[in-house]
Amino acid sequence: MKLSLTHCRTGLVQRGEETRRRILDAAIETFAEVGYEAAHTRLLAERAGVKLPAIPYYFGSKEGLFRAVIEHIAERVNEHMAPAAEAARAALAGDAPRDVLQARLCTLLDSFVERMLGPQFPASWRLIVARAETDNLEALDPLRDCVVSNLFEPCKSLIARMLGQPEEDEHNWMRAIAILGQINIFCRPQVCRGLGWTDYTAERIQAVQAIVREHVVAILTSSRAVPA
Amino acid sequence: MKLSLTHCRTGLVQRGEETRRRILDAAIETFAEVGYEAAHTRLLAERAGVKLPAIPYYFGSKEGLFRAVIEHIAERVNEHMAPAAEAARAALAGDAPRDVLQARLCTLLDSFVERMLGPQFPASWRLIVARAETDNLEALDPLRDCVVSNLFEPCKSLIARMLGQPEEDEHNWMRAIAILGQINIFCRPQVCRGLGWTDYTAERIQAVQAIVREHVVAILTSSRAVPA
DNA sequence: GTCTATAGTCGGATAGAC
DNA sequence: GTCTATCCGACTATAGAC
Repeated sequence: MKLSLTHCRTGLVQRGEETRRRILDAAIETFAEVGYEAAHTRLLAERAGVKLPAIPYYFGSKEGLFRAVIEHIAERVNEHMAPAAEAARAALAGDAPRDVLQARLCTLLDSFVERMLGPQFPASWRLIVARAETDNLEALDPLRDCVVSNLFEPCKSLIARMLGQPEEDEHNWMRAIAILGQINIFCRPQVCRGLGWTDYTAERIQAVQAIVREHVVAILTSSRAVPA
Repeated sequence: MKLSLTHCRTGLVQRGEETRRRILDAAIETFAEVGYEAAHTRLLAERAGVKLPAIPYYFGSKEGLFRAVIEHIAERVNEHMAPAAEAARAALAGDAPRDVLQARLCTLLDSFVERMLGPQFPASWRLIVARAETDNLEALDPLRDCVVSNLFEPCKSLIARMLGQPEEDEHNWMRAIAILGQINIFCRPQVCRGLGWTDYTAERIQAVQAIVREHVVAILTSSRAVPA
């Protein structure tokens, strides 16, 4: 009797988890497509194939659902970027030579391109990341924090070290931002569509990686020769 | 009698124009700050210091007001970018030598930085341009078109010519996009704030221009040596 | 040209049955 | 855990006085 009760409970919990997941998936698509404000709870429920009250039930509120979406994406970004970021930090701590620093930077940028444009990162996730740059909902903080700590910070430090300039120099920050901007712009759906593509294929991702790497090497080689 | 009637009408018309303008200005600020969906007509009216029905009266609808905002900004971008874009086209048509092409490209990019980050282009305008990259309202088309024709197209052509590659080559498009991405990213308020700045001063704008120019020269010099 | 007042619609959240 | 039915507030737009 007790066993069957437990079993029954487990069944319900599993069903609940699956429902929760369905809502989350549909919410990612919808928030990406139309933005936070226009993603009405009725629409979210309909797309998830659940009734409206399931949203407050599982996520407390519409905002709670959005927070869950952001945290989900931020976790995936974190997982994927952590190795390259850690390798960069290790090289910096270990006073690695210039060519190693450059290799770490290229790996970091390659990882980011792969993460953002690759097949494991659906176009809808990219759109949410892109929207996070203009919308100022505090629910977006986890996503921004994870990009800063796993991409911008190590990138900035590597560049400063390679050019022999103080890490907190404004020019160095700006240089790092400009370099990352080259990747960032490919995350915009308008750009992808403007190129006449429906999505990024493996060849196109490799092409973006190659171009960015080529540019970074050119920039750092030339800037080394003429320190500001 | 007739004269005073005319005078009266003119006075009303002028007042109407001023009211229209006040709504437009407030709408730019508000759409920038909270986005299209969250910019409710009540809020727009309050910020403009007018009563709510003035919006449908002057602009037909909320969407009409948004269209007017976009067209206003697109016109200012057009005006500012046109000379540099025209100079670029002239150089391309006249089979100008490489150093002239490079100078035209640098001018084009400098103009865009000046336009987007300079004091004549308020931070709120930047935000609207940034939102135009993720939101897909057809009202945004004029703005996107003007950036493509006055910036992306000439930029793409100049780079192709300088690197001696076919203009419609995908790699060339991607290279142009990457280069423009370096500027684009500075339009994001998160980036400006992340640098600890409240706004772009003249020195900072010059610094961005200098970094972008330096990068572009490095990229085009290095890529010329190793054509793909 | 501008106002007050209100219509008509739709938003998010909840109560309570099952 | 999930449903139906409903509340209440906020939205855009309009009607009609001045």
